[in-house]
Amino acid sequence: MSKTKAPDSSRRSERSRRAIYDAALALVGEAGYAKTTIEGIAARAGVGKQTIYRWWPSKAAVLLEAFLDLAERASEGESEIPDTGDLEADLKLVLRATVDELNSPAYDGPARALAAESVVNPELAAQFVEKLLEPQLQLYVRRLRAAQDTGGVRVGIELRTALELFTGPLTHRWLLRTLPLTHDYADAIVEYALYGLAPRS
Amino acid sequence: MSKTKAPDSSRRSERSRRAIYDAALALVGEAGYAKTTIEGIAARAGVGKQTIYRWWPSKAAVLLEAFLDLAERASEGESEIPDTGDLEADLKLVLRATVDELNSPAYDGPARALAAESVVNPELAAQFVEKLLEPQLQLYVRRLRAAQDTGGVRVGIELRTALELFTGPLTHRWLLRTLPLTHDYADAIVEYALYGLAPRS
Amino acid sequence: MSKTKAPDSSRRSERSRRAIYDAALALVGEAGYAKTTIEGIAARAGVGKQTIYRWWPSKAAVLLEAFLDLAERASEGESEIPDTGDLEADLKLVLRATVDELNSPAYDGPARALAAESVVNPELAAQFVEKLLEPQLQLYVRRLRAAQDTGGVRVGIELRTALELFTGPLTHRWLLRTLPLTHDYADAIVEYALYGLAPRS
Amino acid sequence: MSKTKAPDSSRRSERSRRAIYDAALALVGEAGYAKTTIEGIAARAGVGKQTIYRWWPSKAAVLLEAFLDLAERASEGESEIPDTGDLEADLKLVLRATVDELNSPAYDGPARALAAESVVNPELAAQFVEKLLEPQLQLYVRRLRAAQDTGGVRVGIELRTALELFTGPLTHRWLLRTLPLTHDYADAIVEYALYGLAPRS
DNA sequence: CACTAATCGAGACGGTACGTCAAGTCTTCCT
DNA sequence: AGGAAGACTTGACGTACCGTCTCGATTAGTG
Repeated sequence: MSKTKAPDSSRRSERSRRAIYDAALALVGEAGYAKTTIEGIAARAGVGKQTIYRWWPSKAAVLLEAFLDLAERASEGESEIPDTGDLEADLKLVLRATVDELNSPAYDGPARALAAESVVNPELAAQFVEKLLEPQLQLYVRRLRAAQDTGGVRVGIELRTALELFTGPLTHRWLLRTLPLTHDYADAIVEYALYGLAPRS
Repeated sequence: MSKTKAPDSSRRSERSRRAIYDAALALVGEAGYAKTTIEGIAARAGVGKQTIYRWWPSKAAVLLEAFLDLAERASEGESEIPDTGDLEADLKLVLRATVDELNSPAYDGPARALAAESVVNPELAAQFVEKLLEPQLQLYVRRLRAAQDTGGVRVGIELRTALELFTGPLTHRWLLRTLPLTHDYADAIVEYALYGLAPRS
Repeated sequence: MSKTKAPDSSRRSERSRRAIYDAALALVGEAGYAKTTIEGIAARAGVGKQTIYRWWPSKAAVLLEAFLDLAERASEGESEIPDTGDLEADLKLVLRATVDELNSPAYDGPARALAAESVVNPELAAQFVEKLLEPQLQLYVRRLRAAQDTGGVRVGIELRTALELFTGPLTHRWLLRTLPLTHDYADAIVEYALYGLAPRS
Repeated sequence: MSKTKAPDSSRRSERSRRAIYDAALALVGEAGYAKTTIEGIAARAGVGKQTIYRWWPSKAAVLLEAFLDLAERASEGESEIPDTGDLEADLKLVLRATVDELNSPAYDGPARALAAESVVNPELAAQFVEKLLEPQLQLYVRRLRAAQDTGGVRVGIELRTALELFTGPLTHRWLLRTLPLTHDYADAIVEYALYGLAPRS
């Protein structure tokens, strides 16, 4: 066994965990990730520092869980991408919604913090991807597969790769703020990319 | 005058600046951005702390300048994207080279550090984009415009948007390490995206 | 009732008490008073922390009881100072024994700890004096009184004061380690002091 | 070299040192040694914690120096024990003064703290004895030697031992508070002990 | 002999202080 | 005047214990 002692999770205080999630998200939103301290989270949550150190290995881990918890509660039911038969319309709908989400201050703060830390912290990134990002990307895979079955997407296309044509550009603009992230942009990306995936005449 | 004192840049020590760049890049490469300290850079550069604080406002700014300096020396001549007449081949060439660069440890360390900090620090991001990223993206704009002229890319396509179909996915995989970043991946992205930009039959 | 709850001492675990005494003395001997913690005592004794807090108000109290228990077992029969008729020889015998005891590591550790804490903690000092020190000093009073009766000590001497001529110097050397504590020293103290108490010719 | 880095004492801030001495003595006087924390001293002195850790290895060391500094300023001129020719009167005078000092709250607090820590910390004790206690005891040696020359004290008496007949009992009562420490007590000790040192008829 | 109440080992909790590290400012001495 | 050096105040780090507070699991004496 590598660790000296594993705490008994059945004894864990649910109250404290909630308070820590709330405090962490609030502080990151207010002051940014770098200025958020474990001491600050503990103080705001009305909790001893040790209670944080007992259950999480790092500030990043706290925030990831808090964000996961937030995302989980937000998306009760893990909504699939709609399938109206019109792939382009469906993708535009979803991507516009994503644009709105990324532009909303409540999400932006913690999400950026997590993304930034993930860029530089492979362990966190792995969890971030596994728990949050990849499940969302799989929604695209399923929707695109359905389209493939009905002839909207060319057979032979590697869907896990193709979906990045949609999500990659959006993420890029959001992360580095190169240019404004708008509905029009989302529409353009869908239009340009989708035609590339269409069956060749 | 708002600042207490503006240092006289004509008296600045070139030796120290170089030493600071070198030390900063070396430390970020060895230990990562978070573990790189101003004190450490000063010590490694054989320089007083004040010499750093006199000329740069933050650790991120030092690193950005050091990286800019590195990139400048690396690309003497700002190589344009080649134009052999075969857009697909030209893009694959460039994107494969980009993949190799992103996968090389020497670049990866400092670049990640800068990207991560930019995600969370809009001022730095603005400089990063203006000085480093956008000039590179404009290379794509020019190559795509040439293709538009010769009929390889549909008229009416917004090129500044379209180029992100290529760069966005690559950057995304690199930053978050979702999946391996390979030549095959670069090729697939080019193939899928380019067809979407092609003139409609 | 002022206290929240008085524990029922009839249900008290004798096993635990012994284990706590042993652990406390061992730890103080090994690491010193300051580095001995209640948590450490509990762990070493295989006992819950609460079991200590239930029965003792402080670390010092635990140690005092442990030491008292030790002293009690050591001196089954509260040996009086011998009375061979030769006061000087009797006192030298006892003081030499005291020197040996103070120099023995087993006693030294806990006794120092207790003394140090008593210096700074009047409540503990009161108990320490009442339970341990004063009873021992009364042995001197009784032996000196016997000597007074047989003319070895001047009438009018305040014995409770006089005995400190013997014990004070020894204790002083022991506590502050000013100079080595030897049999010769004990002998000298007896010789010098005793003549001062003798009847005046 | 064993230590990582030795600070440059010529650059040391005199202001900080004074403030630390004052704060340390004040806090020990007000709250006792155990409740005095390095953090508290730093805060009260308006000084960073690191400034304390840079120059002293421990709380005890700070206090010792502070106390030494206090004692030094208090006794400008290292007053010798007076020699009126009447040894008994001279000793009573000095011992009564000592009694008053030990009973004065300003001295009592810090001195107790130091004594208590010395009991349990041999390194500190060594310094305490060397710098503070032994010089004072040597005053007794000198006065007793003068008495020996004029026939007030028996030839052959080991003075360094003999003086403990006076100081030992006083210290003992003070440290453990066995009984009240009064002028009468001091007088009695002098009377009893001095006769023991007198030339034998 | 079962019941039931208190003690037990265990350890999570909100806290305080520890001793360390680095931040950014200031001062001194050198070139 | 800039630079090397490094002491200063500040504040967060992660750790160790504090004393309090639940938790089942014994473990007695009582009904």
